[in-house]
Amino acid sequence: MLAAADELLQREGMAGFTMEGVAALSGASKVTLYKWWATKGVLALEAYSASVNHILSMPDTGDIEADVLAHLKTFVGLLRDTAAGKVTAELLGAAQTDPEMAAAFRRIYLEPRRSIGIRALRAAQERRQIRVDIDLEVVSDQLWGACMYRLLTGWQPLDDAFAGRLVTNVMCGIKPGNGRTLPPAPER
Amino acid sequence: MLAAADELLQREGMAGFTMEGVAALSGASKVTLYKWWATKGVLALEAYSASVNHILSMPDTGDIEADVLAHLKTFVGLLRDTAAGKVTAELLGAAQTDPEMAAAFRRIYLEPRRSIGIRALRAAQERRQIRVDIDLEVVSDQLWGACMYRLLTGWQPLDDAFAGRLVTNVMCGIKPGNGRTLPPAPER
Amino acid sequence: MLAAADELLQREGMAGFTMEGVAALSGASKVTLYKWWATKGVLALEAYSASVNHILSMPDTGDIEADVLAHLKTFVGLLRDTAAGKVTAELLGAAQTDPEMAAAFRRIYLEPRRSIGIRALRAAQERRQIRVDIDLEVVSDQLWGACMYRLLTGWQPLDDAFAGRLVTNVMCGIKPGNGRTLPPAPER
Amino acid sequence: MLAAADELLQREGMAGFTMEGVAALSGASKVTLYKWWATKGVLALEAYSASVNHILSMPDTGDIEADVLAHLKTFVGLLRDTAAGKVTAELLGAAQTDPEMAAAFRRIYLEPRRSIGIRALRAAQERRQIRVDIDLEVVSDQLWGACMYRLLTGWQPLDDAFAGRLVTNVMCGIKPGNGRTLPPAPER
DNA sequence: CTCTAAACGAGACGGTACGTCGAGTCTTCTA
DNA sequence: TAGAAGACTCGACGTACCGTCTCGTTTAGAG
Repeated sequence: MLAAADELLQREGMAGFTMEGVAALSGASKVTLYKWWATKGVLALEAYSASVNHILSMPDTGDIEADVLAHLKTFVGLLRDTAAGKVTAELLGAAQTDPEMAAAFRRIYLEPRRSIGIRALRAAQERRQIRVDIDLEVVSDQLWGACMYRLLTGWQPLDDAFAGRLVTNVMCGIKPGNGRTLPPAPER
Repeated sequence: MLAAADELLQREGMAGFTMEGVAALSGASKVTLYKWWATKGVLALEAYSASVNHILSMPDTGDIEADVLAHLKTFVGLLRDTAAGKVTAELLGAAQTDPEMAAAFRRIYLEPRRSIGIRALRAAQERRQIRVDIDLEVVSDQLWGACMYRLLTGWQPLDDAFAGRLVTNVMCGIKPGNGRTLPPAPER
Repeated sequence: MLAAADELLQREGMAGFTMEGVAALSGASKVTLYKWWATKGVLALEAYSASVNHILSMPDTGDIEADVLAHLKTFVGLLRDTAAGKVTAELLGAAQTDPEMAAAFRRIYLEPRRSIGIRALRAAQERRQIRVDIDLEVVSDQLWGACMYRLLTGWQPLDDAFAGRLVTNVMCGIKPGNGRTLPPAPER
Repeated sequence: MLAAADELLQREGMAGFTMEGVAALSGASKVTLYKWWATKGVLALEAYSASVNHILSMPDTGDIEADVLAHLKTFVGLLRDTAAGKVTAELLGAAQTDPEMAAAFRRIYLEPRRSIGIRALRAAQERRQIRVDIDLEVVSDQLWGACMYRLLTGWQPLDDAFAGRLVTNVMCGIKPGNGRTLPPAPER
């Protein structure tokens, strides 16, 4: 059923993604779908994340700036060049009016991906490549979050140059020796 | 009609925002609504932006960091504490499956607000408070875009501390004397 | 729409008579059907009675016994040999669990048909072929009602001989000179 | 299981009488129900007739007219004042679209009750209180059948006066000395 | 006193139809 | 003559029962 749902989602987008469509395509009955997924949003989300269980891993060369840059370039490439971008945007869009889906989106999509970045940043912080007073969650939003924002607004270019500038801007500010001293980042 | 549409939007959110509802509330007929707005998304958008024609202005003290920080704090307060946050998120969400609405969102909502920030940043750049090789669009996304991202994911806190860290992280990286020299930002 | 409904009713019977079927066959939408007919029973009934607006007329030779017998023979023939019998039985059957339909059945089907018989009997009563103390409604039920009963139970033969015996049994009892004197029939 | 089915039937009527309901109420599984009863109609019928295994007996005073009248008055009282009337009507109604149920209805409900009346009439015929050429099945339909018809049409009053007039009308016509001579009734 | 075979409960499932909602189109009638 | 009123088709919604189909799990009768 998830396979059929994913196929429909890829083919039609969220606009044409209906419970009836999934039922017809999968051979399942609507009742069965509703038994397992409360809303079509949750179904779409699960179907999609089941099909792309692949989460971009972060290289680890010991140079956090290079690692993050490499990851971001792959990330923006994925969003720009494959169906993943459109689907992700539509899922996050649909979640805005479906709290249950929003929760599922956080749990299934955002959390695992965000933790990849946070983990790498934390390791760098422990290696003193990033100041200890820096809130890594904020850094994450200024890197990956900014990409997602461009994806959703569909307006400014989402390319390697953008990725490069994101990293440069933020990395210079969070490296030891630069910037003001802040109170230490809150514990997460 | 826009007033009625806005009232419905504020009261019900995008989920309960229907052409029929607007027609009933406004006394207009559906045909008339369709004559002027191609989709309900565009109508919602126009209704909302007509009601909040107020765009946050940017203070100008000559200190770009202080100005941006002040603006961001007001911005996150607005998104967090008023209905504006939810409505904006839902509008941008709905735009993901409605290209016409997406274009309108850019034109009506994003463009004017973004240009406020860009203009202030450009002035600072001309005052040499920001390096000339910095792409201000990118900076904008790392400040306001990151806020929008937190709004849409509804997960991490959207508060003054966040605003402060956004500014600190990025400003340190883009000030003269910090960071590598990059090729000059592309012309916009 | 009534034509399509009638066609479906004749073809499938009440068991296969569905709102969706009528919608598909007529080209109307279900909403429209529901707007005009509260339940499928009422729709079936109206469709049927529109198609058989022909009500068996009663001959008038002046001889009530001959007239009634002729009418009854035609009536049982209709019920036995045409689709009318099955449809009528199913409609009356369905009305047992649908009060609105039951009311409509009385109004649309029973009333006009019953009044044909009552009118003939009353004329005969005025001609003194039937005693004035006889309740003609009761007589009607012992003639046409008994036929309907056989139709619904589908068991005993529904033929001319039956019609003949119905008439004979009851006519002998209600003619002047026969039977006890009763209090006059209640006014209707 | 029959007890639960009967309870559901009495409480909800045929409209709300479902296999799932009976299963839930009885603790039996649907499969078990289907193993024993082909359709819900047959189940309802059997459940009902098991609960009202009491069949109205016919008094025998030697005066057929008095006996029949007494029986009819009790019968109409039962149909009018107890749940039996509604349930019986709904069962016969449902049988119109369920041949198997119709057959069961004849066997379980109609046959035993009809034979009570026929037996009494036959005894009277043998006592020469009823002419030998009278078809007693027809008489039965003009008495009990007419009552059932009024029950199903739910329109004309179903009371003692009606019962009285039914008997009077028909008895006068079938007594020796009244009426024409007919060919003898067919053997049953 | 076991062991096995039938019967049974539980309930998931595909399917049909239900009755409702809103989208978007199309008259028709009024101001 | 523009626009309100509202009927209409269409597609999807979420639900109810249907009748079928596994699954364990009793529960007896046979060994």
